[in-house]
Amino acid sequence: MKKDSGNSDFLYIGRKIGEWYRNNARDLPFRQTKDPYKIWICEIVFQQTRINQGLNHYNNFIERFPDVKTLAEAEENEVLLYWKGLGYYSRAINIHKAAQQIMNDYQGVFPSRYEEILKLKGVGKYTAAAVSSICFNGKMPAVDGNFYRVLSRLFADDFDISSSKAFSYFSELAQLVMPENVGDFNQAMMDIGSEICKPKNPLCGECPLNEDCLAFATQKISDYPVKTKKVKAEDLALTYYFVHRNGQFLIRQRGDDFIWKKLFEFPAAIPAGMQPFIVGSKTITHKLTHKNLSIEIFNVEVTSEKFWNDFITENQYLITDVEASHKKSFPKPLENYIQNSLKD
DNA sequence: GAAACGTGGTG
DNA sequence: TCACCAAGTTT
Repeated sequence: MKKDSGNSDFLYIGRKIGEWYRNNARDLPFRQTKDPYKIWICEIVFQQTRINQGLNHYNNFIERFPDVKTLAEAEENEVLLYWKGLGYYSRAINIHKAAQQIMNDYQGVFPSRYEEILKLKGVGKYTAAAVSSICFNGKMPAVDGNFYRVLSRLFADDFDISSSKAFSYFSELAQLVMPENVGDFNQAMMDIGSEICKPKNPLCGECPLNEDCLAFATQKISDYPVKTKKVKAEDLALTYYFVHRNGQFLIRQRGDDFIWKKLFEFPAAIPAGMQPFIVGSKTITHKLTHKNLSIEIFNVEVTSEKFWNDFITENQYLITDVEASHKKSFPKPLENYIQNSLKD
């Protein structure tokens, strides 16, 4: 199909999508507002995250941080706490910095122009387009994985979505179908992409575009989108020491490099020559996108008060207990380990 | 511009 | 079981 006609041959498709949205939009918490703060937060929360997975985090986050000022004035660790278990933790760090940007550079008023929204930490072209179109009648398509999938099937287009040029390519494709109301169009594409035009087993019978979809017409839906690059996960072994005494245990905060940015963890080493009492060890496997983790955790019960005090002082570890640890953000496997330690 | 970055659902 | 993938951004 020729798509470079440069006219509005496909505009009726975008209008159909908008019409479908106004009758079929999902009823989600952030669909009842045009508050750019809330739309921004929801766009960040749901990056690479399914609705069911992030909905509680979104609601809890908005309840605790209802506006830009509250978020900007919060401690970074509390923002991370509300992100616990959600993954991609730099999102929480960036969201906090962006709130401070809005306070400092925009007098606390959320910027309305795409180019200004794009300057916020953690906001890329997708999020800037989504917020500006939903809240401020902006005209940029919010091109994400849903756009890639829906458009590549609609036009039976074999452009490689794992190519670095995919964003600009599908942005131009989106321009062919995009109607006047870009906000509704963008949100419609999210709903169609996630509920109907799913990666596996798409519900083509319910799709408002099934009469227009070239992949459906040729029964080649499973051929699209084309994706050539695969992520390869490497093995990585981690060692931790769950060092505890009288119901308390030791933790420290990670740096903002590598995985699990600024989350808390257990000591990764014990000093040579100081032999504490090791009860045993447990090995946990945990998959990240590009790492297969094998985490061995030694259960170290410290009987010597002197060892305990020296160990803490020399290494500047923090002392906590199971109850207090609920107020800190841990990686999922360590969070699970702490919960299970209650059963001992 | 390629690689890094979490977690959980799905077939 | 396990590879794939989900409302991307940063470096």
